[in-house]
Amino acid sequence: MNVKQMTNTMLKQKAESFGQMLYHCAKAQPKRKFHALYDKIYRPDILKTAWLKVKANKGSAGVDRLTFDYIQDEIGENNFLNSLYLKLKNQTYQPQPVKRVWIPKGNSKDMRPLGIPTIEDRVVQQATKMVIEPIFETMFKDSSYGFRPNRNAHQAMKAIRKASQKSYWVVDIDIKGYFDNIHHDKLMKLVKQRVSDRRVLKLIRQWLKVGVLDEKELKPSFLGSPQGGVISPLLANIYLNYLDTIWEKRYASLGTLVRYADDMVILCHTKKDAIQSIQILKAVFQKLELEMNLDKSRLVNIWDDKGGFDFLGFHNRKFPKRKKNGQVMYFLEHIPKKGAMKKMRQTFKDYISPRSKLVCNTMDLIDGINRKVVGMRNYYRISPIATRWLNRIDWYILELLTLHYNKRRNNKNKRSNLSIVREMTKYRLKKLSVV
DNA sequence: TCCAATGGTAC
RNA sequence: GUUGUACCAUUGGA
Repeated sequence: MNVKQMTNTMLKQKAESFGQMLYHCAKAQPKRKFHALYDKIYRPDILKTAWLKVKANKGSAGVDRLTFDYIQDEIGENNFLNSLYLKLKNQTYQPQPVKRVWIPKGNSKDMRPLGIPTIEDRVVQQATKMVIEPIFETMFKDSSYGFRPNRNAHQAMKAIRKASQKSYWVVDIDIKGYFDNIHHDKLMKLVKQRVSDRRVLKLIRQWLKVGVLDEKELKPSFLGSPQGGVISPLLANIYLNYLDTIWEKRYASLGTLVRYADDMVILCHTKKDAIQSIQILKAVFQKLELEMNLDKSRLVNIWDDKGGFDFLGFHNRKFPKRKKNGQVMYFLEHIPKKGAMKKMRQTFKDYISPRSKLVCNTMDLIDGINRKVVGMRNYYRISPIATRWLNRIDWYILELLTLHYNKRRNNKNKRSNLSIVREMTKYRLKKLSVV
């Protein structure tokens, strides 16, 4: 380990322990508003750690066209950070507009608008996040699982499983364009619950208001937080924490709320509770000026294996299970949802089918597939039942490989699926359905 | 135990 | 052309 790595590690630890200190302070004093946070943002340890974190993502440049390579080779990492340090200290830092990029959404033809801040802005946002996130973490509720440290989708699934044991009705709610419809003033009001430092509040307000540069035209932003902004996920959680708080305090008896960013379900015992839950949600959304996506929101009966609902990439449905005494019980199981199955198939098709792969080494090809297999298996292999569905993907991969082989060697003897199976075990092709 | 790079998922 | 947060996993390094 060299000196540079060591100092970076020490800075990281220092920044980390600062965050923990803030967390404990905020937890011990739940009503406290923090007024001296701005100066922490440009602390050398925080700023440098923020830079390293942003750099690790290897993202592209913002509107100023400054890339990581340019900053490191032409400007110099230290010069860049020093000038940013001075700008923050003298309060002359000004965020620049975000760059508009459209990317395809999931599997449909819809496009999703990204707002890419400049690298400099991303660093300052990261530093700010490191300072304010610990404070808000103390307020966030158990029902919230998305974008939060030490929490993941599998924990949300576990919560659903647990709640499903005494639930028969599930309300599945989707919010229309959540990030893009966050109300600035209402969000700032929620931030002010714990942060009273005006300079920090000003920074956040500026990031919300900078505007979007779309094809050389600057459009102001009155609504929403840029998808691509480093603190946007945190702000999104602060905004919907309003819902979590109200639910926990007043409506927890109606059902169990499980939220992952803007995707949420409520598991209720009776249909009456479920319907009432929808009414409550509607009222809360109205206060937050958010709109329910009626096409994607549903009320589902999960009393047996007939009804199910999609959540976090899984289709959730009760499956029958025969107990020792012959009695049949129903348990909630998670299987990859239709869209997820399609996406997995597409991923392997895109990887194996291109003509460029026809000349590539078999070991490398299999190695590339294996990496993807391990990653996917790792998310979707959640239960024995889920493996039945993953098995289909394994066969699809073999099908693609058979096609690939028969195309590659333009010889007469076309190979069968089974001979490929034998060959692939030789190359240690991994399977989604087997550990 | 910790670090970095790279693969996957959710949103 | 692809941003962001979080998590998980694998490999490698001490």
